Amino acid sequence: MKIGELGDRAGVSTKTIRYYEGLGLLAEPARTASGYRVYDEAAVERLTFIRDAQVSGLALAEIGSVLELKANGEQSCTHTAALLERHLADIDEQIERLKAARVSLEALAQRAASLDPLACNDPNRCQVIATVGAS
Amino acid sequence: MKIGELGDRAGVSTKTIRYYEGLGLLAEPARTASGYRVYDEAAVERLTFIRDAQVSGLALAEIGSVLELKANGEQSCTHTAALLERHLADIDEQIERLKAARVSLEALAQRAASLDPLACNDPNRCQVIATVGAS
DNA sequence: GTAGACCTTCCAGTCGGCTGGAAGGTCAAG
DNA sequence: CTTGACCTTCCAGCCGACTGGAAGGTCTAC
Repeated sequence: MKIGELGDRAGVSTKTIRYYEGLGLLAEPARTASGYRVYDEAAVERLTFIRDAQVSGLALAEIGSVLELKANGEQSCTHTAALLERHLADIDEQIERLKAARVSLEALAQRAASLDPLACNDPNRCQVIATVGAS
Repeated sequence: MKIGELGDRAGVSTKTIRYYEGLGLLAEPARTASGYRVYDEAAVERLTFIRDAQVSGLALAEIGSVLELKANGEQSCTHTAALLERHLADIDEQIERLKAARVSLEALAQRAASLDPLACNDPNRCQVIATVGAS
């Protein structure tokens, strides 16, 4: 299949496929006599794997290292597992940070909601952000 | 105070302060005869508010719109509250997405951990990523 | 034979939030 | 009087993951 069909089947643009190829995530495919890229089913799977891994929050570079380890064959599982573990920890940290952000944002929002709307009439201050300087 | 002291007190670089000024988050400050920026206490508060809002996950552009509403004075609380509500929803969505990512990543990680390390000896495949095409 | 859909390469731009560095002016201390 | 810390402006670059567009080649259908 050609690049357009591969893109349709994996749900990415042709631009993205060439971009991945440039990054080394996809091997250089065979070409027709006229230079068109030609892919097989394995390319769909590989591209789908990349998308799946990406949805899991792995960066393209990380996905690349997983794929490279696979290509090299040595200690793949161990290294892959370590990478995934580390990334799991990252995600947990991100979730914690978002939860903390949520708390402080909610405090701001509640301050906003609990105010008497009429108190907003003063054109020179909004009490939600009353702590902000006048500059 | 001059820009360096403001930066120290608010915990940001002088570069960042000028950048914020360029974005319109900070008003153009007074200047000394020689052109140095001169700030008052209000600038520290405003800058601190910006950092706080940023920590809550608001983008600089959003913070700018909150500050602008304040400057305009009209319906500030309502709009501010709406912005914050919307952002709260965004954060919840992000948390949900991260949790989903965590689940799929954990599935990958468990697959990795539960494998017999000896099974990794085959130089041509790592079962963690066994679904990946051979290209 | 021509329209239009597809493909090629390459370079540049986007987003957000800065940061680096050049080239120069100012100010206080020793 | 000089050193060094501070300040000024402006322009360029970074990260990641694309995306847009120019300029051209190819293939298929009518």
